[in-house]
Amino acid sequence: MDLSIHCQSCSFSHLCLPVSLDQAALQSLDDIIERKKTLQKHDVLIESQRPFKSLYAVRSGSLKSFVTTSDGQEQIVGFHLPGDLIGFDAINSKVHPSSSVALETSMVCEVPFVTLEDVANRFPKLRSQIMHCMSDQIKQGNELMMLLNKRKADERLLYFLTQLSQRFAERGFSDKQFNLSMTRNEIGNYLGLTVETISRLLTRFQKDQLIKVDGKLIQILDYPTMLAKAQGVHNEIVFLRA
Amino acid sequence: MDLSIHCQSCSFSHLCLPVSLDQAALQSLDDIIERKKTLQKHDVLIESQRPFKSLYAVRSGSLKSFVTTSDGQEQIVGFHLPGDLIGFDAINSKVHPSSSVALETSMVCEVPFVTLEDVANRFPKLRSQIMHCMSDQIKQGNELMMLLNKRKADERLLYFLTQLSQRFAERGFSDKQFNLSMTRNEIGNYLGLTVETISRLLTRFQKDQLIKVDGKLIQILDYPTMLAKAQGVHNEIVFLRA
DNA sequence: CGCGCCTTTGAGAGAGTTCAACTAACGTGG
DNA sequence: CCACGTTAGTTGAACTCTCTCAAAGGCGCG
Repeated sequence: MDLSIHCQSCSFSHLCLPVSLDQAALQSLDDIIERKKTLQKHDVLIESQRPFKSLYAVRSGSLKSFVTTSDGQEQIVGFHLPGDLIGFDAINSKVHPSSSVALETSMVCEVPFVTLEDVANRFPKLRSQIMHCMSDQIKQGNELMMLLNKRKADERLLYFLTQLSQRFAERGFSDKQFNLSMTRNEIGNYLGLTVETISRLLTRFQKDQLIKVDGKLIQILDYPTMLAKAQGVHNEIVFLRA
Repeated sequence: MDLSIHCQSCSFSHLCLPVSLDQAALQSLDDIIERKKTLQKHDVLIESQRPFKSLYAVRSGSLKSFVTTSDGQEQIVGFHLPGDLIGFDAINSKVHPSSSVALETSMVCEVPFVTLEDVANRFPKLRSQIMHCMSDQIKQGNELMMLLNKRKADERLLYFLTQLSQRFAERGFSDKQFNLSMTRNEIGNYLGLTVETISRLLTRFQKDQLIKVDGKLIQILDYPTMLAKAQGVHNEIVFLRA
């Protein structure tokens, strides 16, 4: 019995490379993908400075990617959920500028890049899809830049939580209750804040009845208000009565 | 006489789509490019929310790209110099998420995207080059995220100036003396700082003999020190004598 | 069951913002 | 060509958000 899962039956194919591919293209893509063994928490998928050979697609679990600063600190540049593709930042330099590490037990598919290019040459839809994924990542990066430059700590964290909720929903998970696979330290690192600030804000959000926090478990109580505050809408201004 | 300039003779082709294309591919690319008329300062090249039709390559001058926040502020996400490509963030959504405006008199080449895809299907090298450009933009975005999250105001501005200097050098311009086409307000907006902070820092850098400032004109006096400080190297630590 | 890492909470400090006033440069129309 | 309004830049002083430092509690894993 074939235990390995194929793109054709993967429940996250709607978020991944297979989007809008026909059967033939999908089969060709599936043929070149190497299923990797499971990663345990803290296992390194990509080590920065290593030569770029493959992209990786997350099948289950979650990972973080980070660049290392000249003074040795890490800066997290992304959290990856099932269906996400990792490694686009390495295509140009042929060397990975960032590292990727599993945040929990995870599975990934390895997509050898030169082979992917061959298949992409035969199937324009696949080439197109790769570009769409990269375009989206550039767009997300721009929005993140806005967040870091213009938003206060509470707005950043609310953005993070609402975005995570949305991403879970897209993947068929609950968007109202989920586990954070990253530590508060890692959330702070990503958002340009300290652990202490993240911790204080989470307790404050709980007091304000926006969420319920139980360690890693987050329950979303008032999504609309969270979304509004995440976008910098201050309710004092919204007292425009009918 | 044909006054329009072609990719074949463009002095910035080494930074743009033509990189590593053979004659046939280059000609095909050149054929689809529409030379746009000159943009004056403040002219809008791309207005956000408009449908995505084309990428643009900067031929001369400079532009800024920015996203607009929910509360109407602008967040600058990039400054573009000759050879840069604009519009990659729109490929996925087919709508421009950001606007682009000329900072001075500038010329751009319009590259209709569907036509570009056709040509890219025939010339794998071109397809590859597009992905390389996008990959580089993702990588730059990650580095910028590190800058905004981990670096102090002076380090951010020094990074900005040294990077600008490098980009000018790549384009055959002087890397030791150049004009800023953006205002201090725009620099601050990009770096997540205020005008006042930028102004104060520039005067401080001048006092410290790192640069000479005369309005928009910047002279680099001590590039090595600037580069070191831009990367967060504090010279107090570097007193490791032989 | 003990050690390490993660998290929480408090108090004080600091980098950069905000507010305000002033100067300089620009260009537009009289 | 000058007066004027507008935008850009500089500088000072007070404030504030978040960081830093410190200490204690809790969870999980060997």
